[in-house]
Amino acid sequence: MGRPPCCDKVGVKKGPWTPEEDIILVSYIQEHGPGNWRSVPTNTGLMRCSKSCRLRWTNYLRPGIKRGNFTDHEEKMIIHLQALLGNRWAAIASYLPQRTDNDIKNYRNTHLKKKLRKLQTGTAEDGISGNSQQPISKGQWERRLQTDIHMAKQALCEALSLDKPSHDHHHVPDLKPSLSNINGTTSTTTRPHQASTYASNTENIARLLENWMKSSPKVRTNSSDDHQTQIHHQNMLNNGSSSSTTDGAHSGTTTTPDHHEHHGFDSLFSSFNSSTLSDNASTHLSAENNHRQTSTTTNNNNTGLMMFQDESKPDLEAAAGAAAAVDQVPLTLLEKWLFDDATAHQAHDQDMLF
DNA sequence: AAACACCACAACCGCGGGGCG
DNA sequence: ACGCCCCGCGGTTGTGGTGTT
Repeated sequence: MGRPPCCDKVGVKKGPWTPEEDIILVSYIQEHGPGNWRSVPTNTGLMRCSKSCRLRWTNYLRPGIKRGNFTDHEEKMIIHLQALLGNRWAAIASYLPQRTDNDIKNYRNTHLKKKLRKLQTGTAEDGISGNSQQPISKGQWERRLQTDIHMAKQALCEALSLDKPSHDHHHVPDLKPSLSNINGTTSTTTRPHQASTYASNTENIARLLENWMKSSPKVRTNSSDDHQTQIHHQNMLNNGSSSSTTDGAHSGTTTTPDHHEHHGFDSLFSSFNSSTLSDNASTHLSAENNHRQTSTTTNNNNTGLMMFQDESKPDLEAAAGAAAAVDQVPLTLLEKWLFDDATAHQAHDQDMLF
């Protein structure tokens, strides 16, 4: 109450982002780094509210984001972390650094919910969810909580110690056989056909920029008045983000014959790449170190990229905090507890799972 | 081939928390 | 201590794509 809606100004654009807008935003962030979102629309001329810019960046444009196919490993992590943390998607996302909270939330709300529903037809509710909406007695609630915690322990233990998944950012499926096969599905990853439809954001942006450069020899940071490029990018995005490779420029083989000429963007490309790599590397710095790693990273802003790297995992610390806040114990203790206890309860957990 | 239904995801909305003056 | 501003989070909605009849 009393809070004015942030985006109700006239002239503020809503709806899907155009490639043109993406480029403007990315260019700006590369130059200035993420943050200070308030000033982004003003400085870039984007007709978007600051919040929209931030969301676009964090959920889509930010380097290091993996899209599409959730692996078995990720799925288990999500289920059990949710059991442990509740619907704290950001906290959960911090354990899956390549995924955004929005992505995880969507995944949970669609696929997992569906799976669970199938599995539990006949039972009252989605039993995995730590926050079942229906009223339950305190005793039930405690039992459920305990169950969930056990499940989470086991999952975390598995996920953190056993799995050393080969996370290549092109969604190599987790080959490790699912220990508990929690959902009763073999779930070789969902949405097979969509795997191709979702290029990584890195690729998207790279393609975006490539084509942009091709079509506009003079690189600018703000070309919103160029209708031709705009149209071009519109097409490009349509093709690029919806899997079509009809546009020759997007078929994987046609990579940037000429982008070397555009030194202004070389760093951007390499930055994206390096950030992706580093992200992959850091993704499995193994979660047991995840939260501690936090930010040795340092805002080393020699280039925008370093900022990107740092930014790509912004939540580890926060998430650690969030996770710790669950029990008001430091996460390291929490983890220790999880590890120690998980083995002991494994058999029990298995029972609880089914 | 067309119409309809369903699904998946991107984006929006509103609230709460933290920092700062 | 208080109020304001900004940012982040979780829930929800809108829309485009895909599958089915």
